[in-house]
Amino acid sequence: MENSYKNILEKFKKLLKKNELKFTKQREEILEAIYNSKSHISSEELYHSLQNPKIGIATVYRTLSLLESENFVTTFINSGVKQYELTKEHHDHIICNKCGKIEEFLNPEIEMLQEKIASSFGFKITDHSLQMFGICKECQKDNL
Amino acid sequence: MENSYKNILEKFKKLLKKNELKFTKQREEILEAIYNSKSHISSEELYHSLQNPKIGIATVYRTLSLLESENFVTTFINSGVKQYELTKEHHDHIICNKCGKIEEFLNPEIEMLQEKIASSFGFKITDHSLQMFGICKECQKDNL
DNA sequence: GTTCTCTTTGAAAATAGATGTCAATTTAAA
DNA sequence: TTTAAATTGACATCTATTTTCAAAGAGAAC
Repeated sequence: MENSYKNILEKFKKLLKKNELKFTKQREEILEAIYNSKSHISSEELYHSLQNPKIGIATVYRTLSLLESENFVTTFINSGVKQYELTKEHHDHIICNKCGKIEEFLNPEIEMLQEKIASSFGFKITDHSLQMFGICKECQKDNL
Repeated sequence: MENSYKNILEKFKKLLKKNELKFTKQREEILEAIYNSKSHISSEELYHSLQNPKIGIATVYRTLSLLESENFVTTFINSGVKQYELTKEHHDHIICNKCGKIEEFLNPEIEMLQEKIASSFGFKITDHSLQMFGICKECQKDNL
């Protein structure tokens, strides 16, 4: 199943049906905005990116909460700001402190080590969040 | 240099002098509260743990910001609540979603892998944050 | 110790992000 | 269509944090 907007939208409609919720233009437009952001977007950015200026901020938060609780979007915090992205394969983030660029990565060895550490503490892991902060290649050049 | 309160206090006084700031009983009491929390504490918990009830919440936030910007304390977010702890050797956290218990760990292999990943992206890493969430041994038993 | 200047503080107001309330509107099943 | 229940926008409220400002305090110079 590819990640075309059409497929995302279908999944979204199924999610609504499953929860006996209604499909509205507001909800669709919010979904579209997340999709169009391509990677990640904050609630505030999302709110301002909407075509229909009548959509209220409360509806944005309501829809984001719904999507998050249904694991349709995944969140992480950057500089104290919550970022939303469509849930896809698990991955972690590497963030440039200067230009704000965010790269995604997945390292199976780290994933495995985490499991090992968790079980050494007797924990059953449900989730984790790993972020690295630094200066990206381009911003290192700018410093010369 | 051991981490006795006396040593922490001396470091704190040096930090103030370096920044041409004054040593006040409020600042000392806030430092003491962080020290006494042993591990981590939120701004709200800290505020309520103060002996002197006249110390205002603004002073707490002002002092915490100062300590954080000087890297005297380190922070992480748990369930949306910012937690402060005295900066010591770097470590990561494993958090129980049920009882809230937080364990600390340090895994050199993960640290190394992170460096490797960062450099493969051309990043120069300044910092990172890794948190694992799950259910601890005790809470797993409670579920039976 | 006293003076004096500059910093710090507490209280209250202000701000930002997020959530709750409710009447009016909209959805979608019948 | 009709209709009942869900959703929405506007606005109030809440919580965490920051700003403002007059009064109090710190500490360097005397």
